[in-house]
Amino acid sequence: MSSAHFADVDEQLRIIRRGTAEIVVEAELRQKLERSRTTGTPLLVKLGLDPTAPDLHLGHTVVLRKMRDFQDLGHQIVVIIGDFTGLIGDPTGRSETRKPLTWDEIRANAETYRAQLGKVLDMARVRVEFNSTWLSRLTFEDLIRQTAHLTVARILQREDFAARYAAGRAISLHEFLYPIAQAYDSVALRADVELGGTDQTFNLLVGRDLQRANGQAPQIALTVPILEGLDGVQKMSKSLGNYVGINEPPADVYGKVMSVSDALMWRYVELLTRWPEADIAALRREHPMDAKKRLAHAITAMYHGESSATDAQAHFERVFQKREDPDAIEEVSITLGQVGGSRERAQLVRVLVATGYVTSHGEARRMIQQGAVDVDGQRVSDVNASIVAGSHLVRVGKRQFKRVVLGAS
RNA sequence: GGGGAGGUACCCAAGUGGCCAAAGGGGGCAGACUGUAAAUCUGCUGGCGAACGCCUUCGGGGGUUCAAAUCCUCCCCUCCCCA
Repeated sequence: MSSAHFADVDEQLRIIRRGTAEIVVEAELRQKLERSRTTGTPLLVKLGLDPTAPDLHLGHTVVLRKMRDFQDLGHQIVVIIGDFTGLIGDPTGRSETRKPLTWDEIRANAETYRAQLGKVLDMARVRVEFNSTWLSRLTFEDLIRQTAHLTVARILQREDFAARYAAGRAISLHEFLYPIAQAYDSVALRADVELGGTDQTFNLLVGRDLQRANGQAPQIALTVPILEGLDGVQKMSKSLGNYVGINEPPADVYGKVMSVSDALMWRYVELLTRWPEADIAALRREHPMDAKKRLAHAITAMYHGESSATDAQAHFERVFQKREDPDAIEEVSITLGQVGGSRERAQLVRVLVATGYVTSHGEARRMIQQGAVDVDGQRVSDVNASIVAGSHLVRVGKRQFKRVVLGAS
């Protein structure tokens, strides 16, 4: 094996450093890289994923992009589907012990992952592992031996535990097992590097402890910043509803990025693009809205391609800036019978529910009262309004458009 | 094992027999203003109903009462102090 396989170590480090929050310990990473280069052996770089949320959003892509960097540098990346640790769920204070997923569910989720990860990673060169493979085989004795390597004081250093402990809130004992299980993954794999968001720092460090205790060289803990969600405050997450899913329709991806605050936009530029500094500096001199359009376009293009991004932008400009009707609208057919209408007309309120705009009649009524509902370009103010059979363009709020076809039977 | 404090709507939190679908805040949604930005202002925020109203909800089950988030009882769960 020749060193020609791998780039110069300084060059590798330069790429690895970009967009990372912290590298523990960088000097060790350098050593590992040097060794890898001389022996021609790729580093084993690990990332764990939660098996219950296979819908990736932009937040996940920050760390995935870093995985991709390692991949491009010629290293072996391993994605671990945490099907076993999923029993615990990374402690957040509100998590309960979760129901074990069935093997079918796990497989289905893994397939979803595979498809989505392919948007960022070169799946042909990704090793995918399920941590149940080794964790489910540990005996109680094994567990005791592993847990003996850690102290309560150490585990309570974890911010989440410390905060809850101080506040007198519950910490279930099994939650302590989560970091240990994740750390054991590193032992089982003999990981050289583990990636994660900064919220994973503790878990990654426990991996180091446990590897050392098991006679292995400790992995490098490399963290990337946590991406803020659309609200700009809390981390992007599906459960908070402040996310942009990479599988969402292009128009939604584009629109959601446009709705982000000006301050947050630069954060996205920093974490989601690999634009050269000079370009970013130039962008800062543009009108924020134009800069944001470029960002929205770029992000949309990453997951849906150039032409979809361009279409999404055109759609955005047409619908939201010029306030014209969209040219492609989802069409929903409903029958008068479905909404309990008469022979030729039906209550608008019921139609709104039937089309899925709102979830209850009360909500539909509220929307109308607040002037949020438009039918064929006319704002509706009467809660008891009805619409005649036929095709109508119905808008609820700023962004929900549907062509409602109200049919006879 | 003993003693004490708690469990209220998406979250925090008030409410300790009727005026409670339940104060206040956060969040969310909608409207105005805009660049679908921020900030700001306004409204809404359990379900059914045009409406009077009805139904479901205050950890769970029983009970007292004309009436219970509020009282009694059993159970489940959490935190603190002591052992």
